[in-house]
Amino acid sequence: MPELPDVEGFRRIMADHAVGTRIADVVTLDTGVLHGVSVRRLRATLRGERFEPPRRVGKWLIAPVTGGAVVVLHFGMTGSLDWGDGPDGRQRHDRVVFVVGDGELRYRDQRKLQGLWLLRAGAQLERLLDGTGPDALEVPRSRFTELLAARRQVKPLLADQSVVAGLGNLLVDEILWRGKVNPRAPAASVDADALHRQMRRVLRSAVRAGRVPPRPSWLTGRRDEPSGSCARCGTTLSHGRVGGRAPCGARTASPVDDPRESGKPVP
DNA sequence: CGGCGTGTTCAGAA
DNA sequence: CTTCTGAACACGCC
Repeated sequence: MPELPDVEGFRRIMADHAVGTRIADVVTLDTGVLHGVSVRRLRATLRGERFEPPRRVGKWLIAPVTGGAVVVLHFGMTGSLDWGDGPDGRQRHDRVVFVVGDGELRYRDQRKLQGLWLLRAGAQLERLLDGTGPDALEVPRSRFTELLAARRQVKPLLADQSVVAGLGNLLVDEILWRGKVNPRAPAASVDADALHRQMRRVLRSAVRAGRVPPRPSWLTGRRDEPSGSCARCGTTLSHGRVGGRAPCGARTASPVDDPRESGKPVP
């Protein structure tokens, strides 16, 4: 689920509930999500400190605490951050719980593809983020245009976090479909200005909704159905995989020889 | 059992 | 050298 807008939603949850009040405890329910930190050290470092306002870069959630440490969360494909008023309501895949203020913040992740880092603010944090491109909501149009001047296929390029950070499979499909751009087209061949505009539109509406398919009208929703159809022309959508990723909702595999596959213009 | 996936990463092929 | 593909990671759901 988590792409830029989802992580932005998690950031807000944290900002609204957990900033400024003392961290009473840190409960690690599954050590499998900890990267380079022990249960003991995580707890000892955070207990008694307070979260400072969290920020986000691409799909990374960065939560500094008083005392100079930084909690970094990545949500992989199945992660989320949830607020609860007490220990009641914890779920099976809650991996780390921060007891703070009048409730608790729960880092949940079914598949544990990513996890949690505890770093020192500064060089250590920068090293982790090194190689992460500019955030998709921050990148200026001029810079975006430069990044698109590449021979690579446009879909894998946009989904590459080292190029632009925050876009995933769903968002890229939606952006390209709205822009009537073939996902396999060479990046340099597409109208960068128009694509930048589409990207911002798509991101804005998803961020406002706080989640990634904000409405069922998105391309994603239509592909769920056995014979999803194009919202523009009604043509039945076909799909193939680009850069090793199938469009979301794809149930049947059919080769893409028809230009009208997910994301391609339909006159 | 087999296939799939809104995440990243890596080896090896084109 | 660059670009792309497929597998791997871990887990639940068809």
